[in-house]
Amino acid sequence: MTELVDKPLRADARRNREKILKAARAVFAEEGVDAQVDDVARRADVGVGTVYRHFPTKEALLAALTDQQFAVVAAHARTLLELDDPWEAFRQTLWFGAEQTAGDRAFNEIMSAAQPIPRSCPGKEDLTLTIGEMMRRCKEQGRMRPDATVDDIPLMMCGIGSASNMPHPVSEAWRRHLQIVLDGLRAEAASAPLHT
Amino acid sequence: MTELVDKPLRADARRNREKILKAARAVFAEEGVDAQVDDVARRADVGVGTVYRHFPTKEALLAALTDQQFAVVAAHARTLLELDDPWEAFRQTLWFGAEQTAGDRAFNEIMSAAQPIPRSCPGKEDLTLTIGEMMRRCKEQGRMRPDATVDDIPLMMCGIGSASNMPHPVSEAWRRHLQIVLDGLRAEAASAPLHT
Amino acid sequence: MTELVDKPLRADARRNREKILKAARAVFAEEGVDAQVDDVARRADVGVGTVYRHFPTKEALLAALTDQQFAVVAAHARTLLELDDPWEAFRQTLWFGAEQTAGDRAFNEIMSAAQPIPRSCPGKEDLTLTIGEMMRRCKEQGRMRPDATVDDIPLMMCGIGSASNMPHPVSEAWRRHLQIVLDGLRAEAASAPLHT
Amino acid sequence: MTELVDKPLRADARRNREKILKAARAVFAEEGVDAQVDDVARRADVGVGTVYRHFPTKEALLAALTDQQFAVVAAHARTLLELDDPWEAFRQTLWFGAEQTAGDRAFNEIMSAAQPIPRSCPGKEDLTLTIGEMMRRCKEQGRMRPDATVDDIPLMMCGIGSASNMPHPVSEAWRRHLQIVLDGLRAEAASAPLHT
DNA sequence: TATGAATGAGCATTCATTCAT
DNA sequence: GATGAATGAATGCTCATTCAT
Repeated sequence: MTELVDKPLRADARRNREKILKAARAVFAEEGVDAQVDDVARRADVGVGTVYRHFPTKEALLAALTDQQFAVVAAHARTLLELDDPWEAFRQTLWFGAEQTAGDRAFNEIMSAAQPIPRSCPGKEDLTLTIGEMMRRCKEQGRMRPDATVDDIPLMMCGIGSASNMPHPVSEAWRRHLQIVLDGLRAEAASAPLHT
Repeated sequence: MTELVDKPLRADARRNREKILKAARAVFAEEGVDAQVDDVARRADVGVGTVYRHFPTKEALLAALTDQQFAVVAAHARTLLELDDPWEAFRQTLWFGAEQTAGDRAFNEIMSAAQPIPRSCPGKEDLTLTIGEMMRRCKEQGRMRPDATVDDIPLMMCGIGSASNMPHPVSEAWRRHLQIVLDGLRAEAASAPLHT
Repeated sequence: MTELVDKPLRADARRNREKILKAARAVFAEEGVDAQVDDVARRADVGVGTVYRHFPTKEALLAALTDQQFAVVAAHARTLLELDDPWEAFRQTLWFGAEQTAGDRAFNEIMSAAQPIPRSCPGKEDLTLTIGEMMRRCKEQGRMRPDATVDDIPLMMCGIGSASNMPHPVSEAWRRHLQIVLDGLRAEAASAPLHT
Repeated sequence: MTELVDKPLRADARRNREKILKAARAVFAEEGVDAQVDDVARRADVGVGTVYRHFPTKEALLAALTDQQFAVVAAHARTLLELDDPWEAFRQTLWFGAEQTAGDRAFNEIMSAAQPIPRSCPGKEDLTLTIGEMMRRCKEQGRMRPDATVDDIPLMMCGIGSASNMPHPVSEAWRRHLQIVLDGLRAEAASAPLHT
């Protein structure tokens, strides 16, 4: 009931937690946030009760999933931060993030929903920090329009998720969308004087 | 026996239909597609049955609402088509569309959902045609990147809806987002050789 | 507002009443008692309100229909009463009644339902009296089992309605059913000593 | 790990299933097919969800109920098949079936409805087979009219359900009705030359 | 008086969450 | 801990009946 007895149980539990997350990722990515918790349990081959032991509510499960997505991208972004070329780091980060989340219905729905991210989301905070730093460097080198902020990024990524959920070939349109918004962020683009 | 006798009967119904649409717009814009039909009825100050008399299903009601949004923008776009400057027409169309739909949760949810638009949506078709023509003219004048297509527009607008549903001041970020993507669409932006 | 002004209006009303009854017969016969009053109105080419002006409730409309069915059979039975052969009169009455009501889903449903006949039903009373008299004469001639009563008739007719609502060829089975029960009612049949 | 561990879990569920079936039988027998699922749940002292866990739809519940009724009679009929006297077996089968279903409004409504039995109904098929065999033997012995078929039986039973739903003393009239139709089925009855 | 739009109680079914085993 | 049966509030939709025009 203490450390010694608890550990072995935790190994089992941890394995279950992973199974559940994996199943949840698959189910929610495919069917969106309206997928049922029972389906997650079935896919994970555990009882619903087990899902609820690990995640107190469906919302918490979705939050964990979302955070995980952000964490993966954030980790990758941290390594890219070491590149000499900050614009390339920034570009590759967005590209990786897009590929990572394209096709994930639930992630997209959550990102474009009114109640943005439930609870605190360390993964997102981490990613925001890293992207913020990348943008700072880009601007420093005069390669990114100075009025761009890290808050603009989610809006750009929004269309990607949206497109990637649609039937082929629209689902592939997100690649050009990403190009366009990246171009719009370059310092030269902002020099254009004709927009509002 | 037609116009003269028919109108009085329909006048009442038409008024109710408007009341319902107005209430539905408010309710769905505020609470998203998961809002209840009963709430729409309550807000419109009619019985649920009346809502169902005018719209056979909740889905049909949402479709009507969506189409109306598109139709309003499409109508405005048609008038802008007469401007001499096609880029300005294009820019104002997106701007008007953004302002029109910003803050409408349901519209945003439907636009970024996997099953894009239910049934046929004449308003959207109209708008697509008009924007397509504007883009053609812009490219003709060498003012828009030639690889841009009308399919890119929804992706751009997606972030706008997303942002506008968030708490202030993020809700205002869509204006800059629109600037950025517009800049990215300009012919000069595409000349940048460093993307992808 | 008195006789002189009222009469012409009533002629119109009477015509409407007939139209409604005719439509109701068709609709309820086809779809059963669960058919909607709106469908009756539509078929009669009048507004629902008009249906309700003539029949205060759906139940009353069904009662009128039912009574009419009985009345038709009762009238025919009265003429058959004049036949010399009471068994033949009886047999033809049941046969006519069966043909008259076969295929009428609503009539069948009402006849076999728990709440037998709503309100008083003069047609049924009339028919019951007439059939009772026929049966009395049959027994007098020793051609019908003495233990049979007029209350047995509805039970016999019940299967007819049931069968006639089923898909072909079961729908035709009622003819043999009628033969069998008629045979069972004959005086000779009852002489069989081996039933309970 | 199967029988021993499995049973306790199922024991509870099985008990609930029985409770639900019992309650459903009572409720539907009393109020007919229009009784509400909520009432069944209330009567069974379970939540509605539990009813729906065991039976996916109201229709499925009614089908189970109907099948069960048939199964009980079919099982009894199988034992009667061993009697030496096929007519007696036949007679007792109908009698038992009548007593079993008399007073069951829903069963009666379903049996006399246009859409006869939902889905496949093994109980009915079994009973049909058994009664068919009984009838074959009866005819072989020259004790049943040769033109009678197993399809005639439902029509005969129809009146029984109908009668038994009516207020006393009509509700008891089904006993004589059964006698009459049984008499009509006897070989001697068919010899009567005077019916159509 | 006829019309048909409006009403709203009623009902089958779903699904996140709990809890007895 | 794990299981999955049980729960019941919530929700879309229907249809007999009313009533303003």
